[in-house]
Amino acid sequence: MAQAQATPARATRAQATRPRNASRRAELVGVASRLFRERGYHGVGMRAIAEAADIQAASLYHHFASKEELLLESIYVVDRDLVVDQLPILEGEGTYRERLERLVRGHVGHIGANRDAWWVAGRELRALSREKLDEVQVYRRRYQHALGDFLAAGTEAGEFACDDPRLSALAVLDMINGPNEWWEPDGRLAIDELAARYAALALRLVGGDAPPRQARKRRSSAR
Amino acid sequence: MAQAQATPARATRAQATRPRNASRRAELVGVASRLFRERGYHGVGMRAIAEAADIQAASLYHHFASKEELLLESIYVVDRDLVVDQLPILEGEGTYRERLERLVRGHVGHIGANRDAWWVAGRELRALSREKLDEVQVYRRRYQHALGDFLAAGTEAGEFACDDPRLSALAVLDMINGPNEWWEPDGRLAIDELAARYAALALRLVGGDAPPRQARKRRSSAR
DNA sequence: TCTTGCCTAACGACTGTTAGGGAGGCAGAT
DNA sequence: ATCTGCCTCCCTAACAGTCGTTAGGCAAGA
Repeated sequence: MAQAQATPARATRAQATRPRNASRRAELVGVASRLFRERGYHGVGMRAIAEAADIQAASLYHHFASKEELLLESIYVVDRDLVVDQLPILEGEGTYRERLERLVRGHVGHIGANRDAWWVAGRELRALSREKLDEVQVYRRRYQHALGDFLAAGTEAGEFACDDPRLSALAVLDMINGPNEWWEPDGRLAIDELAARYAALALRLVGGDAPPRQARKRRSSAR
Repeated sequence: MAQAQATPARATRAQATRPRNASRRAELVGVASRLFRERGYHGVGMRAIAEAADIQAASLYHHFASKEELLLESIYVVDRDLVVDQLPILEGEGTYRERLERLVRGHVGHIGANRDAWWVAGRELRALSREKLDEVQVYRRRYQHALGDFLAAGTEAGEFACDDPRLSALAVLDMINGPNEWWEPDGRLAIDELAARYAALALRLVGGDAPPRQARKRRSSAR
């Protein structure tokens, strides 16, 4: 691929990095996400993105400093925004079971609502520079650790039964990330339906599906 | 990307397609898998693959008709060989629980043993032509359907408790494919350990984790 | 003599990116 | 009310390099 030599045009770059027309930017990110999804980051050129946006390739550099920035913006839609939306659920109101169910529903719903970005975030991370990669992975790890802590606390409280909460967190995330690989809007299940069912399955996975069986550990709460 | 115009050199292509030196071929596929994993299919050029194999780019065409064939061979290691190895387990000896456990262990173990190929198969399918893509997806669907049928039969037999065996098959596969995204050889868990734990979690997921709780449906077999 | 496995050289197309300019709109000065 | 200067958003043209692939040849072994 071509070079990105350190130019004296620092001013130009700084301006392009600072959002100019925000809605136009979001529009272009959406177009790029779709193409990255269809053909992969390296499989799509700036000229192809530009053509899909009915613009010239060079004009993209008015909004974004580089192709990588276009990718990063796509990925933020998933990794940054998901954590911001979801973490409050774990610290919010309700029983551990209720909160886990809300988390899973929100997670699967987010996949359904941001399909292109999820696809891209799932397989194009390696195209990011180390610096940006680290930034994105901090969000991921925060989400993962928060879920691990939550499952540990829920087990402590007798609502779940996880031998190894950290591993259970990975297993739950592996499962609920799965629909990103196969779910399609015109498939057998609507996304809300799928989210509800996966929530129930996630409860099973962490030993929190109490109703049909009795609790594994002594608990004080009724029912 | 460059063209693949219909050439009159059909003979050359046919010869390259028929395996020549099988072990050399496998070696080159291994090198290609590794690079595809690290940088993505479109992120790696034939010259880079050649250099890693200590060869000239043009020489690769002595063994493979095209770059796509190199990718296809990488993917076969997963999608074709996995199905061939694993399907007999489902039709083999043992209780449903035992067979599911063997399947999960084999699946996770296969990921650990073929990391590069799994990574590539997980995210570079779109680079295949429709024709080859369909071929690969037939294997995937066969695996998925076989697991769905198996879970339905196991539920019928009272060993599992799946409301929707097809969906449970997807959930189990989503979970056990997960380690492909994050497992590393020098991590906290050895692959065999992880395989054993994920097998136990998969049993939970399908309602087949009898020992700590009593069976949900009437069964005759002891314990 | 034929095959295998590699080589050098070249093709045309495409890569990310930059330089530089032009049209239109808006703010402030005259 | 008009002019001036700046900012936004887009353009054309070009750069140096890389892409997948093919043609043609050469040395070693059967």
